[in-house]
Amino acid sequence: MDLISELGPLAFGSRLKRLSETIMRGGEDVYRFYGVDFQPKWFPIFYFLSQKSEAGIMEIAEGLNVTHPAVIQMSKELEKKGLIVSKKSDEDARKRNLKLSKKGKDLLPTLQKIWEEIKLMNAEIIENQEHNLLIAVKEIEDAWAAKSYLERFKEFHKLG
Amino acid sequence: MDLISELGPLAFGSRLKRLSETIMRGGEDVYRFYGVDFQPKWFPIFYFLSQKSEAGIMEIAEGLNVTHPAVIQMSKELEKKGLIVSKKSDEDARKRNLKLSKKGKDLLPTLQKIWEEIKLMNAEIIENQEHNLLIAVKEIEDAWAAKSYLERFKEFHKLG
DNA sequence: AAAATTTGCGTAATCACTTACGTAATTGAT
DNA sequence: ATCAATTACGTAAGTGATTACGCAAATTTT
Repeated sequence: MDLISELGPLAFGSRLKRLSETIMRGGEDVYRFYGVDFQPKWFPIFYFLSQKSEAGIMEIAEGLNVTHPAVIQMSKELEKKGLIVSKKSDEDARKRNLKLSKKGKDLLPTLQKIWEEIKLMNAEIIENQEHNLLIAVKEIEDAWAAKSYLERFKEFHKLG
Repeated sequence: MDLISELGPLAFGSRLKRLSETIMRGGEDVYRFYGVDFQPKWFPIFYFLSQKSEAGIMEIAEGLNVTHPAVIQMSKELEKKGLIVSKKSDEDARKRNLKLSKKGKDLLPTLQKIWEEIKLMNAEIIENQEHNLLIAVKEIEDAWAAKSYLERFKEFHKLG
């Protein structure tokens, strides 16, 4: 039925992407179920600001390991929703600092409760796996970080 | 450093997506290394047509488990590259059938050799993992297919 | 203190998909 | 045989990220 699923090691990139989108959609349902106007994609920045209280664009981008335009785009949405506010830094005129708004801070406890439950459930799904997805992903990420695919590829075929 | 990596079960959607993009990029390098003008994103359709020989847009979309506009877009690129050709179906005037062109068929043996090597190397990476990514992904996919995230979520919290 | 480099941010274009919508052809119900 | 429903395809716009580029402010070099 689903060709990609049968290809095994080949082309699992597309497959991972699909899975991630499914996961995101699941998250949306949960927020909706709780009647909270919040989207999974906002989580990283919002969570970051809930921990750091105030931060510049680059600081957030590095913390989340995404590019700075991604942070700018997401933060625009969050600002539009009134969940965060931004203000030019006093010390450094290049910087624009973001932080949670009053509304954002008010929403935080509700979100934290939901996050905690999502986390618990995700943990359960993950722990019931014989092969742990998170560890597997981390292993592959590390393997990639250590050596590029092509390099690895060349070495592999020298041996064979 | 990388917040998302530390969140564990929370928000690993973004992380999977990033990994899949890294994997795709690795694939590009390999084709380039062999001096073949081919991109990883073309693989699913191309491979499908190498197996099925001729197929309509919807048939491919279902086979690959993507939407039909995705197939149309990808196939446009492949047609532009001269690797596939399309032709209105005789039996059903709504359908447009795709198949490999002469050029596509000629390229196939070379690609198959590359695919085989990629497959071997991927298999090695995967087998060296303590937690197998492919099996892990499959387990999660199956869990999701069996029950929606929200449903699972509700049940989970009835117990708790 | 001036010049060169680096840093922080912003915008634009792109990518590989998706959803939403429309239309023509076929199939099914009565 | 006709009308409704479904199917196959196409287009347009949106999504959440990326790369590429540019500018102004700060920092470092000399």
